[in-house]
Amino acid sequence: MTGDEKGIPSLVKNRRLVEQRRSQIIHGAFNLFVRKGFHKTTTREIARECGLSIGTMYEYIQTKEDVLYLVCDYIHAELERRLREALEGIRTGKEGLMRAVSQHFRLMGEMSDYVLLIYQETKSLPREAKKRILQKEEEITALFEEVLHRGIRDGTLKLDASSVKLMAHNIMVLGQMWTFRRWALGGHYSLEEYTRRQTALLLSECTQEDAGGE
Amino acid sequence: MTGDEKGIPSLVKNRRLVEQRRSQIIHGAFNLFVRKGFHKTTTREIARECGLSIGTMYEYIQTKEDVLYLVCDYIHAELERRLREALEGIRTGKEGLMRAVSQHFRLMGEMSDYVLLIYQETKSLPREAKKRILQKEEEITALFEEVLHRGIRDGTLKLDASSVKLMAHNIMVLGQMWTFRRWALGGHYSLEEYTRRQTALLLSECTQEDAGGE
Amino acid sequence: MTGDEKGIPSLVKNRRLVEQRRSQIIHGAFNLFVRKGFHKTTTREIARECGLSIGTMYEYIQTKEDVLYLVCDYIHAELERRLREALEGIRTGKEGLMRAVSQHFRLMGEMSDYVLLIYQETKSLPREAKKRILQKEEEITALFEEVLHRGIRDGTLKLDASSVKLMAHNIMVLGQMWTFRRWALGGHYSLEEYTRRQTALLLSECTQEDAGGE
Amino acid sequence: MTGDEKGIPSLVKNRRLVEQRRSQIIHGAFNLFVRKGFHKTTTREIARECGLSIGTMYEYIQTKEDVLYLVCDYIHAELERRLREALEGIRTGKEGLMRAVSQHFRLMGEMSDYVLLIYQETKSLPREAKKRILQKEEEITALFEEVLHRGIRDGTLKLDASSVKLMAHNIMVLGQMWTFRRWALGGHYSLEEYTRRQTALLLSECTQEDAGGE
DNA sequence: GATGAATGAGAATTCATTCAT
DNA sequence: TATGAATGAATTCTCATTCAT
Repeated sequence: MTGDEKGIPSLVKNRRLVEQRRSQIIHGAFNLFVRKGFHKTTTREIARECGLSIGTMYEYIQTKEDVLYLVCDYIHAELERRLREALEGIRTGKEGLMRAVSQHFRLMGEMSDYVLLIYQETKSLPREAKKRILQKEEEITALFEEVLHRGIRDGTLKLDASSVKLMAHNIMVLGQMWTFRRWALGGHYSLEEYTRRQTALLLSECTQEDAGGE
Repeated sequence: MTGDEKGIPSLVKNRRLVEQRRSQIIHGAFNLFVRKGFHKTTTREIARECGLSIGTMYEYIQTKEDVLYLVCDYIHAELERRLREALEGIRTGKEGLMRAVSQHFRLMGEMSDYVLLIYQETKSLPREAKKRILQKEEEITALFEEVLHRGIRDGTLKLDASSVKLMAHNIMVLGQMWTFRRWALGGHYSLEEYTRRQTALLLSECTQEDAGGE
Repeated sequence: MTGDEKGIPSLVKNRRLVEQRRSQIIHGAFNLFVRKGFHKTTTREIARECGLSIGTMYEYIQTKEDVLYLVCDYIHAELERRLREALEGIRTGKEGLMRAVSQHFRLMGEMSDYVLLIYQETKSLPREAKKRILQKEEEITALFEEVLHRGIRDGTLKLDASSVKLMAHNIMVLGQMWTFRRWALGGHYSLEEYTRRQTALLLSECTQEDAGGE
Repeated sequence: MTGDEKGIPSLVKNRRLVEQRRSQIIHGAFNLFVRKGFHKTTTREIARECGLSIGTMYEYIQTKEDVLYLVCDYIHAELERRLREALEGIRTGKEGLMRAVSQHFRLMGEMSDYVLLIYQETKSLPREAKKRILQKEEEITALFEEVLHRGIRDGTLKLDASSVKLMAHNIMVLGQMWTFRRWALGGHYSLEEYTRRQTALLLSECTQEDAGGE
């Protein structure tokens, strides 16, 4: 075992190659997992889908769970990257919050299937990998916490400090909710409408004098 | 095939027996699914856990997925039953809402593992069964819709009709959120505190003049 | 897991059946192991050879190594049984020694392949199983020790007590030697001649006044 | 394919290099085979252990079995070389026998693991290679035969000619016995004591008037 | 109705060997 | 010569389901 990108050991040394092949694996597995779920997808299917022989694929991972981890990690990285993008150059906490929430809901609409995947399959990861994924989720949530704190500091948001963490999680969940309740909500609200309403709800909570206080 | 309780055919005619055995199966499978997940639980384990022989168990179900369905259905039925209990004898919509939300959060705390199970394993159900489970979820959500409508009608709640469905789903999800974010929230808020804060948030949304309007 | 005959757990309860099926497995594996060695024999071949489906075979064992253990154990049990037979009704230590040695060499001739199997494949057993096999080997060797001690006590054999264990092992090995040196010895000595000469050597060592002394 | 040292073809021409690399391979494989056995050692492990890339290693061998052969051959060559050393400058057959036996037992003590390796893994060699190894074994045995014959001729040993071959094999086996019965003997006799006793036994057989006769 | 032995398709993973660079 | 990425046949073991008793 030589390489060890992202905590997943690889038999192949060449870093470039590892990255490239893993990208193939991630994108191949991606679709399959979304379509059939992790358990009903076989390693051979993944290999075929990503254009590698089964043997070659196993040069870049150790177990099928590794693939799941790579996929989940990729989704999270993508979400985080794009969320951070939205936060570049903000001037006030409130502006940041609005941009972040807006982007978050957009991402949940775009990456609906992938987020759902994380919800449903994370539990299949080995303990350590699961921990890392949950930590990543917390890091993303922390982006909202930061922006909320900033708004409190610069006076553009009214929120008790003790509510910040909960509010951040609420933002995360009310966004993700679209991915796992689309079957029910989709018939009644468009994504745009859904976003507008939920955003209003969330913002009103962060701008009221007494919001979330004890 | 003779019996057909709850859409799951059974080889056994005696209704009483079917119900009793299925109850055994549900409770045995329950714990196993929570502990190990659906896929990692074997039918043999289920049979052993519920004190039936594998052959006998298969007299009362047709496939392993049937067991999952029975379990999910049982959880839902339990949730619905206890939520309805809380709504008995209410006088106003607002009172109903408060009681229902309170009970909902209590249930999410008590049945945390089971709700999580539904979130994670529903996708493993065959199409038809999945539909039925989602429908049940919608029925439960509808309890909140009803109470919200009642409150609007009797003037105890201020909410735009177009927001009712969304609000009902929000209540559901902010309650369930405890089950799948406990790993992050548990360290910062007790279930009581969590309930109080989220309830406040939800109620404030249903009592403001302009809440959720277009 | 229910049955646990001989330390190898079985999924099948019926003891009779377990014994019968395992006998099938032993005899099927036997020939294959002798012909091709343990590693080059596949589990499917074993199953086919013993007339069971692969699934059924695995109801009676847990791993391929279990089969090896069962085979080795069976060979040893057979060897011990037949060696004990030869010792029934002996009157003196010397008589016992002569009968035992004679029988031992006969057995090595008859069961040549099986003894060789134990020599070559024991190392493939998991630690615990290996220990049990070596212990059995020591028990068999102890049969010779006993008879030597008896001869010393009744005066029919002359041997220092400190030499008994070594002599017993020598008897074992000079017998087994036929199984793993037949390729060289076979061309020059018949089994009968081999037996006669080695027996003479061994007996002379146990009947000389000064034999093996310090 | 160009080189063909020791019957194992190599893609590399340079003899020096072939010898050097093969020496690396032998010593790397050596330890691994002893520790884990031939089958459980992978070619990758061998390559890593001997500091060659897998590709390079395969320039000097053709199959994994070749490595086993090289190792076995090396052990045998070493054994033979050191046994011949002990025989240099002997004056009588008896002196030769005593020196050879002494050296043989010393070697069995020192190279215990390697001898055991030959015992256990030779069967995994392809037919031809196995033959060559057995032939080598016979050649080493022949060293004892020669010395025995010499002793008969010069009158220092008393032994029937028909017993010479058997006696030579007995010497070999009673020495090797230490390698495969150490688990049982080691607790009761030190190597020195073992050697002394077995040597006494063997010598007594070669110096008695009637030893091994018909 | 109850039992549990039988089944075999299917799954993940390994590893000796090759060959383009 | 040296390298190491690629290959895929082969292997062990599992497990949902059936069916004779």
